[in-house]
Amino acid sequence: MTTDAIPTDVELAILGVLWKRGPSTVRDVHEALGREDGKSAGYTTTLKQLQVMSAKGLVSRDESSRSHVYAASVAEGRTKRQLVKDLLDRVFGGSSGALAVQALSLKPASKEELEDLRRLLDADKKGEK
Amino acid sequence: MTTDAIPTDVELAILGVLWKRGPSTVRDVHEALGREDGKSAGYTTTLKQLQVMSAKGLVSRDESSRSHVYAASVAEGRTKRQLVKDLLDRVFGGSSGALAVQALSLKPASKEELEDLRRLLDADKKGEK
DNA sequence: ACCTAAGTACGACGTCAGTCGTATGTTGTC
DNA sequence: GACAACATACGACTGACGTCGTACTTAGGT
Repeated sequence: MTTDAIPTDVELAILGVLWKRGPSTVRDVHEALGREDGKSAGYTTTLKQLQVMSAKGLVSRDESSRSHVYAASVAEGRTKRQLVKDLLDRVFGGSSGALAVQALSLKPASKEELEDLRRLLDADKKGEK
Repeated sequence: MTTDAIPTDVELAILGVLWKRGPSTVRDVHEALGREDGKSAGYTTTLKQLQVMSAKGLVSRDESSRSHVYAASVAEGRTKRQLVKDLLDRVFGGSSGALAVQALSLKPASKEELEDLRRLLDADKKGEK
């Protein structure tokens, strides 16, 4: 394999639901999408999507009960890292600082996040060229 | 208009060239793409792309000389901000801190960037809920 | 004057993401 | 046991993106 394909928009939305809820039925996913999205597609669309994702290996499915249960089979961290790296390279020429500044100035972070950030910065305080 | 469409991958690459080089001919853009991309498409593809982007209003073109000169007509900052916001909302549930951490842990920032970051963090040091 | 190199214009195509309709099977409930 | 409600399967369609081929036009050099 090369670098793992980047999930499409809808796939990502579905993975998001799966990461949050854990293993879920098609109906669960479909309704979750509708809830946080406002307007989602029809039920069979979600179903088809899950089927395709299953074929791609993005999710696994348990067919033991009538309503199949799908679970994300790609790790949340790994996927998000991939997404960030992609944006980083394509748009910011690899400058993570520029991206971080953009993000933070777009919307302030929470207290805890600020803590993490600070820790991270201090850790990096040893020699950068 | 609603929120301005997000440029596609190739469009973004071309905008990147235009932002870096300033107003450029099709050939300039095409070769710049080939240089930093390794393998780009044919010349007419770049041309067509520019034409489409011109129709969309993403770039403007000066036809006064035989080789038309294209210039980005969307601001770099605005566009990048849009891209970051998109990722932020779609993937990180709006948590800018999480995105920033991801970016920074993916690849350390430069000294100057670290400075900026620190400044930004200090500025935010007043009241967060 | 000519021919070649370089430019623009633009129709056509392949691919893929996302959507839906419809066929078909299963469950349980009265 | 029949019917309504709910499940899966899957073919088919639309639109967008990226790609290219080809036709046409315009310099420029020798």
